Amino acid sequence: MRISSKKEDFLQTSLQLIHEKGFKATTMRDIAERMDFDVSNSYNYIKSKQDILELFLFRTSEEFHGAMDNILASSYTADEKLKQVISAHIQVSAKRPLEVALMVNEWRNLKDPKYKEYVDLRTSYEKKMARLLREGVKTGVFKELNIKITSALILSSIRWVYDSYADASNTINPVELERQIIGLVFGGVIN
Amino acid sequence: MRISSKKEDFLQTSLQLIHEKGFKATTMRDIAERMDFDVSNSYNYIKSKQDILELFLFRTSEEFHGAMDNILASSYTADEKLKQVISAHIQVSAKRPLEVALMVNEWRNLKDPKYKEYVDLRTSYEKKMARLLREGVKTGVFKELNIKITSALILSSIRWVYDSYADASNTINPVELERQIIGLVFGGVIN
DNA sequence: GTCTATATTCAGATAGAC
DNA sequence: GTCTATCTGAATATAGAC
Repeated sequence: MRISSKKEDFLQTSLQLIHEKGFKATTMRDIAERMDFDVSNSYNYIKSKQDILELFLFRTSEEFHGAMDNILASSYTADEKLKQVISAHIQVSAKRPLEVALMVNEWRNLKDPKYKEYVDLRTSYEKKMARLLREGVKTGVFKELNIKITSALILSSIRWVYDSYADASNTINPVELERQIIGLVFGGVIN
Repeated sequence: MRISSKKEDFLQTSLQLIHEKGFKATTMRDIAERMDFDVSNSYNYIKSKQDILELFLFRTSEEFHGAMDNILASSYTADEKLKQVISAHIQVSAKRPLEVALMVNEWRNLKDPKYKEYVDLRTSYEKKMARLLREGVKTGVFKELNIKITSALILSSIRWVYDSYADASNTINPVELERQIIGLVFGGVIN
């Protein structure tokens, strides 16, 4: 177990506060107050408020892309790949719910050129999902899906998962959650 | 066709700008500039910036609840009800994409007591969906679903739809969109 | 690393004349 | 309904002493 530095404390405190109040509504003073020091000290750890957002967003985005790339490059069939992508998403959301919340809710607050960079990363992720779905339709494991709609729907249908882990009150078993979500995405609700 | 009043112009302009930049990032000066008059004139139409948000959020929420209540009170079977709820959601999203975008992205910016009021409305909507699902499980048209997870997943899986109509560039046929979404929610992706 | 002090900018909102 | 002018408060960020 690594002893957390004060910079890491500062970043985690920022992350928690931004989750509670939103990025724009969270002031540097709010963060400093919770750190029990004056605003000016915050700038010992970061160069600007934007830094906080960029750090978490790009780091977590990389985590999603890394998992997706490994899965796509594997020899699994398309349906198995989809299972793995969903599983990976749930795992990241359970492990870093606040970071994922930031990705879902605060990416609009990035400023160019980081904004454009981030949107490109997201578009790229959607394209990878679309490729996976096309592969499955081609090999016949998936139905004749509308790729764009299905891709949007699947990604949206797992986007809320972080919320089950962002507050201490919520404690869904991630294994059961995965089983349920995969059951629904693969087979739907009808008996 | 009703001739739009200047107040309606003002509100629509506000809605469009908030969609583009986000609520907090949109200033009263921004809105006034697009209306081609001075900031102070804005207060001829509203009493505060919060008013704009409250107006659209509660009005559109009511539209969703109205549709949901009528469907629940009907004699349709649970699977037919679910179809209708999804259909209604798509119709509202296609007709008022900017209002729905506001509901998805900006509700956190409400202030108490409106904030709490709005969260209660959303919770109530989720409970209605849960009731619908329980009914379908009981009558056997749906599988033995985990109600909480399924409810969250279905609502999330249609939440992105407004995005297909918020920009002029995007023009998905809502009938086809509905067919695809219902196909996925009911039967999943597997062939 | 911590503080005090402050520069700078900008936001929401109001008063009052035309 | 429109403007000019202004109040009031607050935000990000920096300078410089200890």
